[in-house]
Amino acid sequence: MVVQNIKFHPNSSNLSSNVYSQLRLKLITGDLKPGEPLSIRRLANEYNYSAMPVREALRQLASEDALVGAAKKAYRVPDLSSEEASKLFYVRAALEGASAEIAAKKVLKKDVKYLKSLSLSMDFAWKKNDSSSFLEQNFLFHSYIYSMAQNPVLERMAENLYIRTGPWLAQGIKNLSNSNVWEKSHDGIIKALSEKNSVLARKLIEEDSSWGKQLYQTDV
Amino acid sequence: MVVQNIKFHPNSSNLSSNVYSQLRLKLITGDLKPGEPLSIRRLANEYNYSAMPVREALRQLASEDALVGAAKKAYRVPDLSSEEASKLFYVRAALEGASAEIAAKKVLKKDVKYLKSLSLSMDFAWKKNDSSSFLEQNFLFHSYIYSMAQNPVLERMAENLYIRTGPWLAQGIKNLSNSNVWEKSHDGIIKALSEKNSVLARKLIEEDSSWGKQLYQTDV
DNA sequence: TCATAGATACTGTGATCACAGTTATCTTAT
DNA sequence: ATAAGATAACTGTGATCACAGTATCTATGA
Repeated sequence: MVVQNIKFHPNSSNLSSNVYSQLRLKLITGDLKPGEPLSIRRLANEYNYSAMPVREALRQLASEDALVGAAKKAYRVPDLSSEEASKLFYVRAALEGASAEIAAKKVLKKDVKYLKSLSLSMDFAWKKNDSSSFLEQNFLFHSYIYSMAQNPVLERMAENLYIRTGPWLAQGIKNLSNSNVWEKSHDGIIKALSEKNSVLARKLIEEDSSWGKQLYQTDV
Repeated sequence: MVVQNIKFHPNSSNLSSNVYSQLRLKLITGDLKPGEPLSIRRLANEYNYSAMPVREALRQLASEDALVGAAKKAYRVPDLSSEEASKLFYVRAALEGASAEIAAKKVLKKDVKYLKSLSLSMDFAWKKNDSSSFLEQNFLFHSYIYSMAQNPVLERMAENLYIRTGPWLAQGIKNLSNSNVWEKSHDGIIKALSEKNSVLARKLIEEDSSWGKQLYQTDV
């Protein structure tokens, strides 16, 4: 697996951050479904940790709205209404667009190379029907574009929004039979970036980003 | 004091969230300065809580980048470089601008009324040299505009960015003698909103938002 | 048969202790 | 007087227990 490739938070030093990273990944790959409850003790047992690191990880994710937690009730993966999901995708598209526009002005050859390799991996995973790997690499693709803008603030917020759309993307992908619209979309984005066409890059990323939005569309 | 007026997180049910809210407020009002260390035990003692709720609050704030925490070292208020601060203000301006643009299309009479009252309170606090109250109400002013856009995702992110610029605004305000540029600025924003002029509202908010930016400017 | 009350097995939250790494201070040797 | 080294006072982290709400399931009533 490619799990280790994902560069999440710096603090791999403590258990709490381990749990945090692993849960984040599970949100992206669709291992956690909308509405699914997460019990501290159950997870602690599963990871062979004590309850302490797990609860801190859950609280942390909840503070980022990647999970929800009511008082004295189990934490859950948010089960958004169509309207809420739509708003989420809206903001994500805005931030991804902004990232892409800046990225296009700073793009290097190695960047294009890396994005192409990711696109290939995704194609591979797709043909193998490995949706988990596919989704993970899709995250890496988008995440890399955020990072190209070289604004850590922007990058982190865009990543957060991606995580939160994760369970919805994972769900949406299954209804997608085997048309590979995404491949054309990503190729177009890479091309626009490599040509430093910032306007086009923004436009295409915004479209790609709201690819999932249309599945839950009810107009903002 | 107006502290209770600030609508932070829903969970006022547990101690952890209490600490969280209070620290957020302190970031806004300039009670916490850039680089200042925050000790779990010290705070626990100060609030007469155990260490547990405090540590969770600190971790939560750290997860939002409102604080920083290295391994086994005290949590601290981020001490940003000029460049980092500048990038922070950049993203904040972008999100505030987007909020204002949407808000202008949805504005109601009561909104204008409320914003005007806030502006008056700020003027009052300013003349009394009560910078703490001034800064708190300035947050409420901006925060209310985020909320007008009726997109909770956008709202929360914009608030987060405001919190993070808090200590810098507080520091910048002291160098501002007694010119009341902010008053003209806010009056202009209110006017643009009340006329539903979304383009102008965005422009003015962006300017007001980067008001602090120029203090630390080094070009993005 | 269905509804309702009660018991039981969950849930997160808070307190407290032990531990290990970091920082600061003070002493000692050069 | 200055620098280096030991020691003491910090720091966050993790484990474990007690507690109080919440949900679920079962038994008992009509």
